[in-house]
Amino acid sequence: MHNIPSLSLCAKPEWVGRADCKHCAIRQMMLFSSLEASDFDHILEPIDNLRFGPKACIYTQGEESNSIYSIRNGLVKLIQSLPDGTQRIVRLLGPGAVTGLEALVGETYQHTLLVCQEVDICRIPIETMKQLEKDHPNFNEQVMKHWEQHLNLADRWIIELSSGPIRNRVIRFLLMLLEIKSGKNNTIRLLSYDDMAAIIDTSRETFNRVIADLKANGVVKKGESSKELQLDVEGLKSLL
Amino acid sequence: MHNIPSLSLCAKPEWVGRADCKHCAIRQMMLFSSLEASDFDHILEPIDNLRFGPKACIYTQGEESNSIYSIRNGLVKLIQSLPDGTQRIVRLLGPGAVTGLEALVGETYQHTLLVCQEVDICRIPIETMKQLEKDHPNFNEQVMKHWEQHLNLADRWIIELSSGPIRNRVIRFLLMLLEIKSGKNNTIRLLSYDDMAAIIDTSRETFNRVIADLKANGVVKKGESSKELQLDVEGLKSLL
DNA sequence: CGAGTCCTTGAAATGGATCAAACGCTGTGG
DNA sequence: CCACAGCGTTTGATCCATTTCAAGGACTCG
Repeated sequence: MHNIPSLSLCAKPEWVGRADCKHCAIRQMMLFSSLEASDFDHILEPIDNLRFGPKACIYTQGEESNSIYSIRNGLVKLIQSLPDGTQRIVRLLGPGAVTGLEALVGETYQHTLLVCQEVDICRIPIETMKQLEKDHPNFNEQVMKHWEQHLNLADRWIIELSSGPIRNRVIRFLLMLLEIKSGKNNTIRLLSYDDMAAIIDTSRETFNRVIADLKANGVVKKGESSKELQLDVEGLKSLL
Repeated sequence: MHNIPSLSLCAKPEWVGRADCKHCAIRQMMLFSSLEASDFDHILEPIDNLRFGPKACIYTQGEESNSIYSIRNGLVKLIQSLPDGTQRIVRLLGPGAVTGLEALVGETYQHTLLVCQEVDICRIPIETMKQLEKDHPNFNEQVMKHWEQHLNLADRWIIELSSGPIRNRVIRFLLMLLEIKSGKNNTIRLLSYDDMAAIIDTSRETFNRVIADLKANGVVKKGESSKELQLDVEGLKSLL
């Protein structure tokens, strides 16, 4: 078992303000795409818009679940721990994703949510969710779609990032990163090597060696900021 | 990457009859626990109760999704394939589980569903589901619980069966099998070694060697039917 | 009883883990 | 602006877990 960098203390978020869902730039991908303009003022009033820096902890496994969260920007990791201390990153979520859905059916969060790259996130109290479910017949469908999306991600995590030789997992991981935050120009922003290694259940060293190998093959090149990588998507796929 | 035994042709099910949900012995764990007696006769009428033998295929990834299924008895495996042919078992479902939920939000099934051990299963058309969602305010909550259950299983699959050394995965898998079909006397019924190896992403030989080792340790003993295994639950846990 | 299928075991080859050390950033203070 | 400290990354060498290949054994079905 490999270690995930120890959980940081929950950092204080910066409070950006009440969310302005009506004018939210990414509303079509979000939870509220089906609502009418008239709903936005009153029902959505209790929604806060927050900003968290890297390593901040948004919620913790086992903690009482009062809200769900909708990511506007940035990247977060969902970590699950077993009673014996084993832990693993089970999902990586980017813009448009919703997390903490378990708040709708249970008492506590099932995961710990940590920030990878500075996030801009909206916190939606479950009361608001229940209200919307009651008043808006097809709101439920939106919620169900988010359950499905999580399940799809989990399944992909199993086949793409937890099966077969490390080399393939790394390649699939890089392509998945590109998908999550569709970087222009096929450029991705890397996480820490420890995190990336933990994601595919390998060691930092091995992960690194695979990347080095891919660079040698010419299918990835280093971007400007050294935290960035340029992918040759077709080339990568052909190595699978 | 390890091979999963090739998909069998879809075997013909035996039609047991229209489901008798009202008197179903395991209704409390099932989808319809919240319905009133009066609903059972008309709304649930189109539900068929089917029986499939080992290796039968209930539905296929990509196929049009018209129904969801509720397992009364037996054991099935959910398999997902990538375009390049890679495939992996992503879930194992037993009595009380519901599968094919994606029929409620999409056009096609996301997995292939194969029988491991003879199943008794109910097929529920999506029209029936939509009807129930419309008429019964809290039916949705039941459905959501099933989404959550799948997600929990997927997450456990990731940490428990796809992380860390093979020995640990095997131990957790054995305990999980016990959970799924709570065999009396701590006895589980084994799948084929190929399947079990595929589940934890290892080779048949390695899986076998670990089992042999656990037998030597005295924490598992062979049951009568050679397809059965008796577990010393505490002993197994202590080896993690 | 024999054929087929699945399980078991052994020996050799390999991929990945681990340990240890050097390197290269990035930010800080002089 | 430079030097240095600190942290995360890179590389090398060794060791071990797991895979792979090969062959033998056991159960099941006709």
